Order: sequence, then C-alpha cells, then structure tokens
Amino acid sequence: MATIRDVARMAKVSISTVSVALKDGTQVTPKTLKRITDAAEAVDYRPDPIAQSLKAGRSRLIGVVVGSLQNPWFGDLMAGIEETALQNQHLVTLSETRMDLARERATIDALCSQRVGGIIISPHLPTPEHVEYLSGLKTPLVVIDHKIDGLQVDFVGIDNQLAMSMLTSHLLRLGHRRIGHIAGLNGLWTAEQRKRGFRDTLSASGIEPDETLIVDGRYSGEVAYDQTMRLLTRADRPTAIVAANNLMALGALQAINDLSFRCPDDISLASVDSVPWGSVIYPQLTVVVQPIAEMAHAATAFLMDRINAPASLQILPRERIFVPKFITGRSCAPPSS
Amino acid sequence: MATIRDVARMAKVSISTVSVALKDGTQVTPKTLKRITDAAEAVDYRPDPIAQSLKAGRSRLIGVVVGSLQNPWFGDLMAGIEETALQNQHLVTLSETRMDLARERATIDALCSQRVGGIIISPHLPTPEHVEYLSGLKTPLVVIDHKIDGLQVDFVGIDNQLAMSMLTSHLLRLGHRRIGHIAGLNGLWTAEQRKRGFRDTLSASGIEPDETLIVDGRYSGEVAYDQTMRLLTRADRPTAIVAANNLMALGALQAINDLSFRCPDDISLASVDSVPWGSVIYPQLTVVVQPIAEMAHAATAFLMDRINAPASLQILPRERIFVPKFITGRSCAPPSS
DNA sequence: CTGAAAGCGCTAACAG
DNA sequence: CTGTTAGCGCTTTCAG
Repeated sequence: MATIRDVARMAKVSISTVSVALKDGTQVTPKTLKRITDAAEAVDYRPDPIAQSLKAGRSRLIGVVVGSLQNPWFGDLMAGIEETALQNQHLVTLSETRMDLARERATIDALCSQRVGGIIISPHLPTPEHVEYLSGLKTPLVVIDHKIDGLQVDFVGIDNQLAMSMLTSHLLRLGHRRIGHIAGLNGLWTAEQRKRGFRDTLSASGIEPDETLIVDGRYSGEVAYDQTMRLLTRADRPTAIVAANNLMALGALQAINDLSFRCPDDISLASVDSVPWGSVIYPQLTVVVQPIAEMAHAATAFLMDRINAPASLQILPRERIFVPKFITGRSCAPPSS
Repeated sequence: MATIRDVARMAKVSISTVSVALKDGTQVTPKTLKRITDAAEAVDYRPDPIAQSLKAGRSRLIGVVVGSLQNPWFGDLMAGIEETALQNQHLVTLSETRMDLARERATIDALCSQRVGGIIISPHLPTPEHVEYLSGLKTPLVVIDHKIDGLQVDFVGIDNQLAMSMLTSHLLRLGHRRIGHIAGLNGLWTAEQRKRGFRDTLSASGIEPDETLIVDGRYSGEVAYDQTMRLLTRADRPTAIVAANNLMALGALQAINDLSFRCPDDISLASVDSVPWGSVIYPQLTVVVQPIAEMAHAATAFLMDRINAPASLQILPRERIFVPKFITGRSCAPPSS
C-alpha cells in the first residue's frame, strides 16, 4: 500500500505539499499539482483512513444502534443510512441492544471510545439518568423513531398522532364505534403519541374512549396475541382493532384466526407500519406506513451536517417529522351487526 | 479522554511500562502493576483504538457484505455476527451490494482500505476475474452461504443438496410425481446444489426429472411469481412446487392464490428457508431452515481465528457445513387427482 | 508556493 | 523489571 511518502518522492516534492495539494488543489502550482496527482495515480495512493482518523480524533464511521434486528423495517433503514453515509465516505456499523438500557449504554460507550463520527439511534425507553447520559455525549447523535423528551438532539420520525388518526377515522367512517387499540410499550414516545391520536380522534367524533379497550402490547407480537385474546373473548368485544405496529398486528391477526373470527367480516384490523410480503398475508392489512428510506436519509444528513461542521459552529437541535402514507388493504369492513 | 501519558504520570512510570503492564501483567512487579491499574482506573483510561489500529495496521472492525438487506434471515445473521464479534472486541460494519459485482468489488475495496480486520461475505455470482480478485485479497475473508468454486477461503453454509432432498422426498412420499422446482439464480452455487438435490432425489425414486418443470426464479419473489404462473397454466401442470428460497415461495404462493388454486388442496408448496411471521401466512409453509445464528457464529469464529493468528501461521481454508432442519407446515398434501 | 518539523496515542525493540 | 526511543501515516503550523 502506497503512502504519502511514495507520492512525494515520485513527484519530487515534500509530503506536506502532497497532502495540501490533494486536499485543495488551489494552493499549489498547476504543474506541481499535476505531477502530484499523476504520481498518486501511478502508485495507486489512497490516504490511510486510520492515520487520518488518528490525526482528526474521529474515524469515518457512523454507528447505528437499534433495539432489535427483528424489526421488519430495519433492513430498509440500514440501506438508506448506508447509501447516504457512503456518499460521505463513511462506513456504517451496526449494533443491537436487545431493548436493554444497560446494553444500549455499553454500546454507545464502545462506539464513542472507537471515536465514531456520529451515532444514529432508535432508543429504548430511557430513565432520567439515561437521558442525562445521552445529553452529555460529545459524539454527534441523531435519534430516530422514538423521540426522547428533554434530549436536545436532532430527531427524525413520523407524526404518530396523525398516523393513528388516519387509521381510527377510517374505521369510524366504516361505522365502527367500539374500537380496540393494542398500544406500544407504555411510556415510549411513539406509543404515547399513537394512543393520544387514537383517543383524540374518538373524542372528536363524540365517542368517549373506553380505556379498557386500550391495552399494552409492548410492541411485541406475542404480547399482542395475548392481549387480543383478552379483547376478543369479552362479551362487549370491539368490532375493530388498531395495532400500534406491524408485529403486533400480526399477533392480533393470529389471535383472530385462532378464535375462528374472520377478518374483516367479524373483526376489522389496521395497523401502523406495513409488513414485509404483506401481499401473501390474508387479508392484506390496511396500514399507514413510515417512509423509512427517506427517514434514514434525513437522519444521516443531519448527522453528516454535524460531523462536517466546524467545531466552532453550534447547530441547534433540528427535527424532521414525516407524514405517514395510508395504504388500503382488505382488513377493514363495516361492522357486522 | 485520558491517554497513556496521564496514566504513566500518575503511576510515576514511563508510558511503555504502562503499555506493557496493561497488556500482559506478568512483565512487571506486582506493586507497579497495581499502581498502574489503579491510575488507569482513576483517570478512566481506555486505549485509543485508532492509535492501536494505526500501529497494528488494522482496525478492530469486521465488515459484513451482503447482496440485499431485504433478505429475511439477514437480521439473524447480523445479530449472530455482532454477538461473536463483540466478544472479541470488534465492531461490525454492514454493506449492501445490491447483487452487483462492481459494487461488491468497490465495497470490498473500501473495506480493505479502511483496514478492517476481516470480511464476511455472502457473495454474488462471480466472474473468473472476480474470483481472482477475491483470491488476491490480503484481508482475511470468510464466505457464507454461496460457496465460490476455486476460492481458497473459509466457508460456512448448509448442505444444499440435502435441503432439497428433504423437501423433495417429503413430496414424493405424499404421492406427488410431477413436481416443479423454482430454482435460484442460475450458476450460483446454492442454486446449482439445490437443483442437483432435486434431480437426484427424483432419479433415485425412479422418476426422470422433467427439465421443463425446473425454472429459474433468480431468487426473486417477482420472477418466481411469473414462473409459477407459467408452470400452473400448463395443461400438464405439476401437483407440487418446491421453491429454492423463501422469497420465491411467497411469490409462488401469491401466484397460486391469484389463479384461484388452493394450497395445499390443489397444489402443494415447500421451500428452503422459513419466512418471518410465517405463522400468519396461510397456509403455513413446509420448509427446511438454515441455522442462521449458528452459521453466523461459525463464520465469525473462523474470521477471528485468522485475525488473531500470528502472521507467520498459515491457516488452511476450512469449511463448516450445517444440516438444515425440517419444519412441517400445512402447505403439503397428497395430490388431489 | 513549498518544505521542515512537530505530534496525534500507541507499541515494540533495545538498553539500562 | 523499567525507561528511552523510534516510528505507524497523516495533517498542520510556521518558516523560507
């Protein structure tokens, strides 16, 4: 592997001239520049990123931290992040926290001591100490999906209230009055926002939300299955169910099937987030989807801004909220009775 | 961030003593060692990995290169790799090649010039030049899934012939005699091995494989859909179909549904690789699954062996072939006629 | 416009 | 057993 010295020797200049010339061609005579670029070409010189990192104190790496790799939109997220990172000459590392705060913290620690340029995280429900820890980080941080109150960093997500409103009002228009909601993990920002969207939409239509119809599915398919079982075996069972995410929708669908209800004839079902290969799932689900690829790009762009910004310049926390997209499936119908 | 100098100053020894002591406690007096570890603790010293990398010429990073992040087992793969890598103090980077040889090469180039410790790759169908390129790499390489003939590197995969034999003989036992096979991308090792397993199993049962029933689905759901349409609209259509992977099985299932055939009543379907949330797909597919997590561990262990081995020691290429697991679903039944 | 020199944080001979 | 020294490859003042 050729070093800057080889280039300097071949172009008969000093190594610092090579460094300067290759960085910003404007500080050298055109002819020396040419000699240098030719020499660099000839020996296939590529600056050693490690040496550059040592000098800069940061590596050209961005860390992505997610709770679970099972998350179905996770592949699209990574693809989007990688694409944008690549354009900025950065590699992307990936870590899984298994939704464990201690692991989340250890992971971020590791990333920071590896001197990554920045971190994109879809965080778990934090404790106050954890928020404080995150606030104290020197490494640029962008939060995606679950916003953390009180944390002054860039955020990218969707309008979760709107997402639930879209689904809930769809069901209301179909004539449903008793609608169940399988909510996400209690306390998580997205879960709370979605619950609020659900309640507000009902209230706005003059329907008092029945709190017993709002159950915690903890963003888990299994828990959602159990909760759906509870909902549907009640005498006053709902005629429709809205799940706060895709995994829970699948769990709910399974429960519906296992109880020999038919969807949408007996029970309507809708959810946030599409499911992969949704086309072979019967019935195709009515959903609102997050524009994951765009969110990934936006998050990465935020991060690159901070990485490329001069240390002097303080960028205020920014926020990018996307509007989800409604996709009509065949899982919603007017109530049967 | 504390440096080795801070520790040295505080422990009143030289920096090299600190370096030696922290690496291998046996070369220093117990009391100096204690002074040093205490000092390191006190200032929360953690060696800068970038500086270590510069010295070593490699970073504590392993690169994972896959064709597509859509691949459903990809999350499990990453989780497994990350777990093992973490135990060896390595971070994992992720890159997608979109099944494009030029991108695959560019990606590997980038990884190598980043001086990653090693690379785990699920490669695309290579040209001879590409094989040569891979052979020439100095960076340790482990291939997973698609073996490349003539490439002398560690390999981890499953017994693909066996996988297809398991499915094919299951269908034969049910009484099927005309079985279609939606094969993977022509030329890819896994695809060829699976085809061979299919043909051999039929032959062994005294059935001459009908080559027109073996179609190229290119490991794509869409292509598989089209090919299934072709197969099922023939007068002499098969009574069962085996898909070479999960995405193609879903494409085939969709085609079966769209043509108003019922599975398994009219057409039986089986495939290699399970599908996520398979439990809500109707009917549940009969499949053989790869032990992805174990494969990931094995591949990472191979890689770490090479990374940790002294440069002098030449490790011969190794191979780890797993046996897939049969999972009975409800998508296979005796032929109707 | 170009070159000499210092140094990022660490490791590894080589001396004492 | 411990300290001195010389870099790893690069960037960046600071002189010339």
